[in-house]
Amino acid sequence: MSVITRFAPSPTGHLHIGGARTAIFSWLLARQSGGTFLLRIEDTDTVRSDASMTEGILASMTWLGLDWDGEPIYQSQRFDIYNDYIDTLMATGNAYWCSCTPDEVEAMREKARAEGRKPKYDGCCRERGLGPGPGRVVRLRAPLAGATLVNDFIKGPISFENTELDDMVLRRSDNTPTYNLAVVVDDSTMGVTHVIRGDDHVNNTPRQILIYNALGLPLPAFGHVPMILGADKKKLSKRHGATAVFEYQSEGILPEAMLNCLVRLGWSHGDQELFTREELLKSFSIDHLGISASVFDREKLLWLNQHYIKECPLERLRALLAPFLAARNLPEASAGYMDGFLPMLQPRSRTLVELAEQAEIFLAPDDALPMDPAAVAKFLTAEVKPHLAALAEIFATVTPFAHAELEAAAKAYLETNELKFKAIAQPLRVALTGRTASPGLFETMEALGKEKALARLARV
RNA sequence: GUCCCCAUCGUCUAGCCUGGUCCAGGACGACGGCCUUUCACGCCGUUAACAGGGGUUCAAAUCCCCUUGGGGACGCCA
Repeated sequence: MSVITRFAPSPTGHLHIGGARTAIFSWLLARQSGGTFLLRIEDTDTVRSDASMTEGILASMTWLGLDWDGEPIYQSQRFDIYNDYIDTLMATGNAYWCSCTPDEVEAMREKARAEGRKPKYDGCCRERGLGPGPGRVVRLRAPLAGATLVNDFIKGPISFENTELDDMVLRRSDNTPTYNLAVVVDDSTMGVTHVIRGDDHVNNTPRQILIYNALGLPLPAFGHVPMILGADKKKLSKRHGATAVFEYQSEGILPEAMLNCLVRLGWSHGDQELFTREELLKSFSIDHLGISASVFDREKLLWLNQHYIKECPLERLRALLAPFLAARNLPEASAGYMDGFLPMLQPRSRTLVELAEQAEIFLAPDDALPMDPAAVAKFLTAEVKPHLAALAEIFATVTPFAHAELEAAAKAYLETNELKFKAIAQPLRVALTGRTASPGLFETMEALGKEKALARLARV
């Protein structure tokens, strides 16, 4: 039987790294076996749902390279289907109308809590034989005894006493279906074989199984992946810094780094740390999914990102970098010029933001190159300036204007003047780049080209 | 409060199912060194963990129980 998985985000927020990870696992499970990966937008809450969030979620999925089959399915367009199922449940005696108000139900919960029991609806309308009416909801007639077993393919078997579960609402008083009902109907009609979702849904699973049973529908396989926590081991939230995928994108993280980082959170393949998309599709197995929560480590993501930046082909890197250069108001340059300095910056950048920041050395107009005042004061001293001027004259005659030749010329000058390289290295660097840290001096000069390099030396 | 889940270096994890090969391996980080014109890269090394207590067993990180700690869920949200 072919595998069918789905990712079912609710458009009430951005795609978080936790959601992204479950999406990755679902995607891998489907794609590695030639199965189907579906996308469903859970927007039954018409008030909290926001279409622009859906767009953002789809954009983040696409950025990560998680392609889905067919068009996204919107629950908001399937209310008729859900209502048919609710009617069936009603007709078969598996559901009933309830006239209790939210306040009344809340009072029941309070009472139960006060008595040390699990807060839940007490089933008072179960046998009243009520019909439809304003303010009334439809509830599931859940079993009062026995247990419901969740055979989780990640966490193992989990058993719930049915007395812990209550008669959940299936249709709200405004006639819209609730989450649990919609999920069951959708997963069933979409033919989903493997439901992979966050740990926070384990408690919903027995409830959904009850609905499957009442409807006489076969169960899919359920697998719940552990949560991702912040550095303080608390549920990931805003105060932990970036939690949304798009934030990492704008920080200059490469999608392959994000994917690699997320997939290794809670899943492993021996000691392997780096995975190409192809390797993931080949190696991924639910057998090696972890069962305990993990803390998201920004440093490891940065390390991975640097790795992928180093490996990135120049043509793609130029494309990735373009928006970050634009954000710094740096002028565009030819591919040939860019390719002259990009390789030197790759091992020095953990993000595209850092890469753009360093590219300023090469892209800023010579008369607008930012000069670090402290560096200027420290290194461009009166004693050293004559030497820089003399070197500039020598460099002007060097052919070709390449790092080996430039270095040889500089060394010769130093020797005749009995100077140490250290004496002019930093001054030269500051004059050329405005900073104290940069790629190799002569490589930088070569990349800048004769005209720009000499123009910069002439400024000091 | 009630229910459910989890527990190996600071972090991600291997090992656990099928006890001995583990005085616990890898990676990130940190620290130190090499390289070196700066900053990086790279290379080498160091640091650091089986939560605690009981069992079972010749033998337990691995199996069982308890405790503690952590997380999640208890909505006419998803």
